[in-house]
Amino acid sequence: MQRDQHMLSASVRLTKDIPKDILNENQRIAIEHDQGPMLILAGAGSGKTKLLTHKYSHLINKFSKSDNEATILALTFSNNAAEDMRKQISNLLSQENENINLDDNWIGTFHYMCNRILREDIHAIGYHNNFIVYDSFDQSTLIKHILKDLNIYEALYMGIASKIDYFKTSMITAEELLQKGSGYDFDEKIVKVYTRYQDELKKTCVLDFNDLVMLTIKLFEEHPDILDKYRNLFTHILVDEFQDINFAQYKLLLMLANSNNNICVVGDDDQSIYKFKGSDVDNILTKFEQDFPKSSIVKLEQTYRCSQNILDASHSVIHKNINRRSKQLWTTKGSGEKVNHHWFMTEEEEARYITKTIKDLYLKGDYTYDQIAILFRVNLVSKVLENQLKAERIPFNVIGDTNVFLNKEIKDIVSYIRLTLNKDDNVSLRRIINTPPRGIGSATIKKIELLAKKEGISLYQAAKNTLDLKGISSLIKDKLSSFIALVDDISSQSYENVVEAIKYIDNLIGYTTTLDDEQLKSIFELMSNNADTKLVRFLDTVSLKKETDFVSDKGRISLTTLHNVKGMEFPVVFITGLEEGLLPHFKASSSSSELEVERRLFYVGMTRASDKLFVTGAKKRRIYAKYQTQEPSRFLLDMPRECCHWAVQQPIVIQSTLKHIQPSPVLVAPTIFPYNTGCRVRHPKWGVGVIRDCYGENDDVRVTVNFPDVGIKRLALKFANLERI
DNA sequence: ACAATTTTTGTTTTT
DNA sequence: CAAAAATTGT
Repeated sequence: MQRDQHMLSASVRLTKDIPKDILNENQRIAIEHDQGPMLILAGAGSGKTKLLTHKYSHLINKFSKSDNEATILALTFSNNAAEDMRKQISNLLSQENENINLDDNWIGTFHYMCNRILREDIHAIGYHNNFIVYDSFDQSTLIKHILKDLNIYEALYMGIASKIDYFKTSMITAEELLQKGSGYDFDEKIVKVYTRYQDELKKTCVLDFNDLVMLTIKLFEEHPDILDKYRNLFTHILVDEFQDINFAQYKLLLMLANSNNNICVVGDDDQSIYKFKGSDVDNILTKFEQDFPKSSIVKLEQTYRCSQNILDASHSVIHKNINRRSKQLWTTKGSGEKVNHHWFMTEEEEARYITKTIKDLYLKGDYTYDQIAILFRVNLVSKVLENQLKAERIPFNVIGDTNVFLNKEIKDIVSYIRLTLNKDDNVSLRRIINTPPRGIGSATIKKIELLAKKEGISLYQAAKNTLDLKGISSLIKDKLSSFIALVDDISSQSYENVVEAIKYIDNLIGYTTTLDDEQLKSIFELMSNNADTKLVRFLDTVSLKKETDFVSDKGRISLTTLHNVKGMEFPVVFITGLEEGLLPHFKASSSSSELEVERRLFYVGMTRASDKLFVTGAKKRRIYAKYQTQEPSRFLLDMPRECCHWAVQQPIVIQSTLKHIQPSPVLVAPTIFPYNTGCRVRHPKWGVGVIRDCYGENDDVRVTVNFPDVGIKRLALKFANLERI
């Protein structure tokens, strides 16, 4: 974001006409086009952000003089991107108009838009407008409970959750699954969980992320008048990162595009990297043109970022993908430096080399720390790097560490606040029913759950009814009834803002007295950030916005994943862990389309660099508990020698296993070692298990498998009849 | 009911 | 290896 600052300052000088001098021909065409559908294919570094913000303000300026002003729906991939866009647009606009406040302009993610629409009108399809939105953590909690209840091996929850997500983003309901039977690799258990999950959400008036989109579609389908309201409201639709839109989101777009079809989508198929969460590249490859046959297409192929060598290297990498639109990026920047490749014996050596190189660059005065980034496929790789950087006192920032869920204490408080609006929110109730401890233990909770299930009611209702049951000690009843009184009390109040609510609740439960200083601090921070926030607004923010710290990265190098680095730019970029199994990741190598995503990830990483690009890997790497021997990534083969500098201690000989993969131009999944630690298998007799260890060669490969029902078994692969699942 | 201890287990990316 | 779940002891 910081990197965009130079763009921003360039645009500040602009006056009302489109600044032709700082825009190229295609950018100008794309901006001035304001009637009918348009597809903009924007290559890496082609000035996409500039284009979008200028287009937005151009539309506003142009139509502000006519009698019907433009209302633009601008959809972004992340909240940060939306925030950025807001800022830049308001900068552009504020030269003409004073005090522009874009807070109410429809700039945000799909989820933001859907939530806003549903808060207004969801009652039309039988939900209360005070619905709660579950984030993925809450979702997991709920699914785990359902699994426990249905007696399904609980550790499967991750896979099941992603299956359910997949169905939902594909608009396949549980009922449809049941009817169609074995259509989509049918699994009875999953359908059962899906059905229960959906029932549970509905019953407790809760939506998950995908519901936000699905129910908006449902709302529009069942109430065309409401759809019309929005179709008429939005005179123009702009969609950023179009390559990472899923089926349901695309369907929603199709509905919203009004009769003028003033819909403009921007994206780059080569940067579609979110297949795992349902993104569908076909939207940008083919579907959009099919659905909007009249659409104009503009390609932005001039890149202002990468030097020629980096461009060439990245191009020949991405060129290997079959499923893509051809494009020829070009630059007027010189050939620049060659891409550096290094291969090390251990991950420590790799980290040491990177650290040393960074220090050199810094000491020479060529670059400041914030112009440098280290990228990796998986977070676990960053540990070694962090240690090394710490040792050398190089300041760094880890961007978007995935496991930074909200801290416990905040989650607890949020649960209380949710209950004030919706007593039936089971996940929240379960969370705080004994926090702080009030003597309601697992035995009691079990009884309540049993009753809730039997009568098909929420836990809150069940707890209430438990009071009338026989065979429950009066001591327990006292505790329960005071808990119910508590919930009733806090939910009967009407709070002006979040702080008031937290104060009132804490006064009753004395929660903060159980916290340590660190925790107290985070609560206070929460309160000071939300002094004037209304409850519903607050809860939406908590679930829809990730708490990415706005710590300024001034003077620090950035460590982040290839996914997270999308949209950023650095003069110096290191991409680490270029090893088979890591990039491409072994969990994402089972189909050619998955391999194409991995390749795109590498491409995205490469094209973040403007001056210097280093790609590194190491032979020995500790992955979780033990050391693994790594082989160089197949993607390295695709970087042409002439634009790279191969500083390799050991020649990169491509081992026999890789030869099998290379020959055909179509990517084939490696079949040599399909069994890795961590992968899931099915045994004819013992059912599903997880591979713990894998050793031996060729005909004599042995695996250690843990079957939950049977225990640990050692098997010879040749005879075991294992099926990978 | 709850704290302390031992066992198990997962390990990609995120709105 | 670390976090979560299960088991044990009080």
